[in-house]
Amino acid sequence: MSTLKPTIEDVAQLAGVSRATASRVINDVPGASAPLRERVRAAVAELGYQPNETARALATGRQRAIDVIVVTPDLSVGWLGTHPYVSRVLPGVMPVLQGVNAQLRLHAVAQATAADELDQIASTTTLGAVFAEITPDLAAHFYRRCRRAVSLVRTDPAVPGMEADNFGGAYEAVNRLHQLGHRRIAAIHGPTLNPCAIDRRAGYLQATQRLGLADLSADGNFRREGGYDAAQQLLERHPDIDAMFIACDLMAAGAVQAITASGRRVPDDVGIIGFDDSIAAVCTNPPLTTMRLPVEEMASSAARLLLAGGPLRGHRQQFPVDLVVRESTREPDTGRVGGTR
Amino acid sequence: MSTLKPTIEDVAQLAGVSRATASRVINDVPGASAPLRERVRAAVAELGYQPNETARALATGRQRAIDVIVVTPDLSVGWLGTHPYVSRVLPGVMPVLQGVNAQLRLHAVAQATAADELDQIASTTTLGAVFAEITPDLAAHFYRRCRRAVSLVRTDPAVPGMEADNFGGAYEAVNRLHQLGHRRIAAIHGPTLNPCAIDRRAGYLQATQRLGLADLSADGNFRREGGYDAAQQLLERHPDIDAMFIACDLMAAGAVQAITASGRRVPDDVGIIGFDDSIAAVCTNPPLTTMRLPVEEMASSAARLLLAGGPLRGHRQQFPVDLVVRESTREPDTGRVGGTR
DNA sequence: CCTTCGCCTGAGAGCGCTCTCAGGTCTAGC
DNA sequence: GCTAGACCTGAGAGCGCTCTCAGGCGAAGG
Repeated sequence: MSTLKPTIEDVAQLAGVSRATASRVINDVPGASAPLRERVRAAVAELGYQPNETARALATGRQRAIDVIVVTPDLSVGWLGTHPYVSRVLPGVMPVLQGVNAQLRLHAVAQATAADELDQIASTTTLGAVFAEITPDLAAHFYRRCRRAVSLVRTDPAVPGMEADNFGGAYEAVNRLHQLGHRRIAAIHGPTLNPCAIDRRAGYLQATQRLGLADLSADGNFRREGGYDAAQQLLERHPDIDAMFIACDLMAAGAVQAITASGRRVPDDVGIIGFDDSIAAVCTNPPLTTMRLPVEEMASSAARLLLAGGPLRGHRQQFPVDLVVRESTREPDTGRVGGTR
Repeated sequence: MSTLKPTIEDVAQLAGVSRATASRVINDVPGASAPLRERVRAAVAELGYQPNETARALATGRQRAIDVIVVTPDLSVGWLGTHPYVSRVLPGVMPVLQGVNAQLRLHAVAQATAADELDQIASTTTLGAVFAEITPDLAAHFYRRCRRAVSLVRTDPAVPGMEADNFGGAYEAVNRLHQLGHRRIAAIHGPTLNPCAIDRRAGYLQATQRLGLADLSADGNFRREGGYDAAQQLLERHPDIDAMFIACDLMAAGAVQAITASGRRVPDDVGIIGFDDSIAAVCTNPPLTTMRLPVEEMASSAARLLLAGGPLRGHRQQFPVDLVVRESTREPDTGRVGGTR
């Protein structure tokens, strides 16, 4: 060894074994006796040895990397990093990869060409893939292909997943609005194919039904403009709406603008609960009461799972969706009657 | 060759030369005659050869990568990806790196330990570094150390940079507000050490001075909360303020909230111009008129420059900062008189 | 006591590319 | 005609690690 970074050769020499044996214990594969294992481990510790990931990649023919996959209906690359939801996945994954010398690859693939592109990714992925946004069939296809994938959105039951309780979150939001005295509770939903959007829609539907409220639904697209347009239409069609459950904060931001533009006030005339607790939630005026999706935690859990390297089959973890109260809903117990203006 | 990806050996064989010669022409280094160059190029094209970056990295001892560096006063990792400004740098750099098999490394380093960490990065960087946020002295130090760095913020004159006209943008914003009839134009500035913030502050100061307006400045921190607090204080101290120039949209979002909370309306009572044109700008209510910083373009230009591999010395490119009119400023020529509420 | 089998172990051959260095060719100068 | 020098070219030695394969050794079985 020298002043340079120690190599496996140095470790082997210090431990008095061959490179092959050192490699075996470092990679934790069978084929080395206990005493030698001990000696090699000691040598690794003494030298502070860290495997050269590049050499490893060359020898094995693959790069250690986690592929983050986002399937979008319409592909616009510049958009990804600024997207309030997707941009939270990256900060979740990144810290997990720090120091383990694995890289993060971000793939934005268009729905239209997704099948081919996913095949391509599946054939090159090593640690595995994290689905930030995908449809169930695509996810199942990918998983069948390479067995190393974790979804952050609900997909096929066979695919391992980190699941947030979108249904429950939506249900709770509507309930909360009801408790606050609202009776004409509208909803702006997400894209019809998006699993998260589907669950949130179902939660809204079930809650309104159980509470005996009317279904005042409109479709949005998880974008601000969509929220604006949907809110505007909703208000025109049902002027007596006194609250809205909106399936993502970005749309909620648009909705707040539309509501205000119509001369109504938030939360006095129309109470609002958003979803996600993204950066958009605190930028609106007033700031949004919203259902917090623990995206960063979900993403880092997924990354850790992939990094551990174990079998993924059937792995499924639940994450809560909690209410974050800000100012787009009136205070409870005030007895105020809204919606009359 | 086979059905596998062609290697340099395949290219060499097809061209009838040695691997060394093939390598020379592929890497465009002198030491190969024109006819051989031609033959190798043809072979590369025919085979669709693409160098294996991993092998290259192992042989040369370095990874092709661009290091994106963010120096922050207080380090909070989860924050980076959701930061409206920083999160736009990544989407700018990423597409440039697609297909060239180079990776992107993101470093968030705390101001306190920056010197050491930057030394570390400087010693391992290959393509070079992009400074998303840094102080001039640190930038100069890094640049002296490795000559491969491009800053997205104004730094030491010696450091190559992609410069946005922060001063001019701020100047123009104040001018615009003045044209719209505002006379009590306050400002919420960014951190005192941040070069962008310094320039924007200077632009405001020069404009107010030239227009004969009072300097109504408050300090913020480029965060929403800071904007809220600063606006609140400003309004208390100078109740007659009729407009605000705010050094970033995130603070502006907070300011809008504070202004509304004080019973004033935007833009009728207080006109607002923000800075950045980040996601926050469209989420506020009303949406912000703001000065657009072309962050993505600046970042991709920086990445392309680094990727080209040429000398950087003295490279300096100017980017315009343009006004984006939304609804936080009143319409021109209406003759309305604001500020009375 | 000899053979068979199983388990360790290490030598060595790559992975695909870079880069040094020795040798070869060609031109110019004496 | 001979030699020095400039310029090409290719053989081959790594970069650090993985992984196959053959050999060695000891225990169990005949």
